[in-house]
Amino acid sequence: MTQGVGDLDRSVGYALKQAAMALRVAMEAALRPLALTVSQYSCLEVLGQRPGLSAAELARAVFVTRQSMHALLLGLEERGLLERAATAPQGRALPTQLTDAGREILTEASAIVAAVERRMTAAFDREEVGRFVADLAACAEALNY
Amino acid sequence: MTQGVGDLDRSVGYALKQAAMALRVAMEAALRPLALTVSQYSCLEVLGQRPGLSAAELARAVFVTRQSMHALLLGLEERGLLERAATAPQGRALPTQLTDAGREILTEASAIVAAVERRMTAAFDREEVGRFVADLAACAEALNY
DNA sequence: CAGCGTATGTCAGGATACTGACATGACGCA
DNA sequence: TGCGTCATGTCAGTATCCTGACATACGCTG
Repeated sequence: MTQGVGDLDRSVGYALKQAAMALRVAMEAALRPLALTVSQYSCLEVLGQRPGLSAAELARAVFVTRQSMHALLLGLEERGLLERAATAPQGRALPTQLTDAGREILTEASAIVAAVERRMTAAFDREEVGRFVADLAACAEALNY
Repeated sequence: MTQGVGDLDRSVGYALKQAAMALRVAMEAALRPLALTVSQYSCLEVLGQRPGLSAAELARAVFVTRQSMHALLLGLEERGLLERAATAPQGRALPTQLTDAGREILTEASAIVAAVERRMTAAFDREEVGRFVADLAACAEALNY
């Protein structure tokens, strides 16, 4: 028999949505002094770990569309935080790289975000955090067949 | 010492965002046949469990603003899924209730969403799900001081 | 070599949620 | 009674993200 969701407080989806929203709000507040949105920070973070990515690759990594990433990159480029190749070395993909200013603000932002994550998981020990992350990854995987 | 986020695959925030996004996408796809958005479903679900709530109370329960909930309710009311008192019994709050059609579609939607949640947590046993939900709630709580 | 499929960058339009603002009604307090 | 505060409903404007579309560039295949 199929049943309904039942009590919201016991719903996995509700809890997941609530936790994700709390994290997003906390990150927005923490990043506001740097004038960075969560999407902008995510873009910088991915770019810091994997320099030379194209806009489309960045979009997939950050879970937004190419179009959103395009607008996002324009803003970050105008602020001098990253630079894009003027011409495509191959195909149409334009490699993107952080500037010195970009790496600098990323260092600050990354520390801020790490602090938020530590606050979120302050009640967990190292092992519990690992299991929690694995569970989250398993959830995402199970939904993306 | 403050450190950065490190490898994204080991970041709690990244995993949480990814799982929440996968769930949202899966729910949107599952609810599309009923022509319900996730926010609309959430509204109906809360209203089914707590009839008579005002728009402002619903907004807080669903984590949207009063204004968003207002527009959302107009759409659901026009579809005949819920009805709002024409005059306020007290104060300005207008109690909202599901119609028969609303309860009917909620039953379907709730089963659909429950199926998505089961798919998401298919690899967990009952105990693991409970712990997982508790962990999520602890994360949300730790961020809302 | 021509054609097809795929990936990318970019432009335009629309949906959704938010912030700001205003009016109204209830309540507490001097 | 009158005033200040708060909660609610509602309107307007804005931001953000999405879908749709088009042109371009590469790779594969007949």
